[in-house]
Amino acid sequence: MKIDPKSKADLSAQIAKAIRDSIVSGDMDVDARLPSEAELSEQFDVSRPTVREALKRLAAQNLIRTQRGATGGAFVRRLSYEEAYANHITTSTLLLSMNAVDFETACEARFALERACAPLSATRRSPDHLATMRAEIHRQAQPGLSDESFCDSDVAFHRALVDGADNPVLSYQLAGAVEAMQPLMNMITFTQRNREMIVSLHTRIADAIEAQDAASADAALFELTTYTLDLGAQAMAARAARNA
Amino acid sequence: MKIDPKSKADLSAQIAKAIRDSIVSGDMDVDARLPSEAELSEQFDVSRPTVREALKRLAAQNLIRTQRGATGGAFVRRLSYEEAYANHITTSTLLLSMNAVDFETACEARFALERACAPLSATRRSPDHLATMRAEIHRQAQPGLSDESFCDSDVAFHRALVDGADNPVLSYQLAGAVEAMQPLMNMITFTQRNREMIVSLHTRIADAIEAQDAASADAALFELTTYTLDLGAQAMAARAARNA
DNA sequence: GCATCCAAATTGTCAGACATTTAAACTCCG
DNA sequence: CGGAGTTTAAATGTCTGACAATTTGGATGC
Repeated sequence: MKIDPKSKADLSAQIAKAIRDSIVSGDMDVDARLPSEAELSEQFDVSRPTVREALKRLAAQNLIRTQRGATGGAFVRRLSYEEAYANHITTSTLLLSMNAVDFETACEARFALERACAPLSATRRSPDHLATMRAEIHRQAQPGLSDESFCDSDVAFHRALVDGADNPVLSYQLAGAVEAMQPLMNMITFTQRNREMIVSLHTRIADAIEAQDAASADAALFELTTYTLDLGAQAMAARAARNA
Repeated sequence: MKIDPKSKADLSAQIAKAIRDSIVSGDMDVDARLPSEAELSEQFDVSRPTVREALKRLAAQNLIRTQRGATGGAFVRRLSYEEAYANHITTSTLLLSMNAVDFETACEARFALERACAPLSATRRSPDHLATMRAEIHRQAQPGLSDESFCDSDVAFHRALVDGADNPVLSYQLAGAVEAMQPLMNMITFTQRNREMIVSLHTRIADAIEAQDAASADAALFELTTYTLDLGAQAMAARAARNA
């Protein structure tokens, strides 16, 4: 584990990279302890603050955790699905907002992926997932619900659908697509008629999933895709008219 | 932008969170300059090293970039797709390796997502994507190719298929699933007959995409899924036998 | 007007110190 | 002998102050 003395990059970045490589490559097992900051600063021949900056970089990527005290130190961290989810969602959301992805593209991606999950979900959905879907549908039908809460519930519904496939890898990859769409969806004002339409489509999806009828689920999801794209287009048009 | 003096967490983590929130929430535009380290250390009433640790955390997440010199400082960074890709792939790979995801689960997720892209790819694929797919097929047919190179080429082929959908959001989400599978695939030894079978399926997929025939592409992908799962099961069985 | 030099601002790095936390080793008493 | 409390040592967390390196922009001189 060495760094290039000729490199012009920050020492802390180089050191972070060296350690990261040895973690990612599998040289260090989960829960293995890194050398102490003092030892690392000797190894790399830099000061302790520099080592600390490197370690903080790794901590920011959830690669290590630190522990104070006598038997403390920095330990290789097992990346949990929960943390990875959260990061993935944040990154996806930022990516969409900073790169001005249009509603259509995001929507297409999201529903394409979701339709990939639906057949699996139809086969494997647990009573829990079904119950969540029904509960969210019920919530969406409540009068007086704010647009934002409606979107929250929408995400929760689709999340249950995805999780129903009972494949953590799928859930992880989907989380980004489903949740990152929310800020875009939040820009839409949902009229009563919109909501009724969406609730009815959600109900059809839930029914199909309950009946383990993949084809019907897919058909309903397709309709929902089209409808959502329509709503988005309308919202964009209204916004454009306002700004004109 | 304030921190909670009662919190027990590291100051640098709290400060990083405060700044991150103000970036993610959109309070700070891309390329906006953060206060200098000296100013931040005054604002938060901490020392400069502590502020620096916070900034390094943000740099590790690609949220800021720093620049030395008179007009230097830390600037909000536009998260590029390329960087996000790279991070997503690293994270996905780690997630799979650290959590001992079985081949079946990863394989199922990957192909489910890929089949979601195929119809779009069939509609939109450019000559470039087709050329890449053909080139990789050709490479895969070369005798004497190492198993690892074969897998590399496999990933490149599927990547071209996904990119053919011409939806950056989809490509981004898929990158994790496709590339993170590679280490698992690398554990498989491909016999000549395996390769011939895979090449023939790849050819069928490429043909279908070229002919813009989504149904055939889907059918071929489905066969490839089944076949890959088979190979994986055989590899696992062989491994188990060796260890017994 | 142009090239050169210098000053100022800012990040990068270092050294050393002290504070805080934690677990293990030790001590002392019952 | 054992348990409870105490001490000690190791480690991270934080601070102070300093200097180095880099970059910009203005001052200077021609």
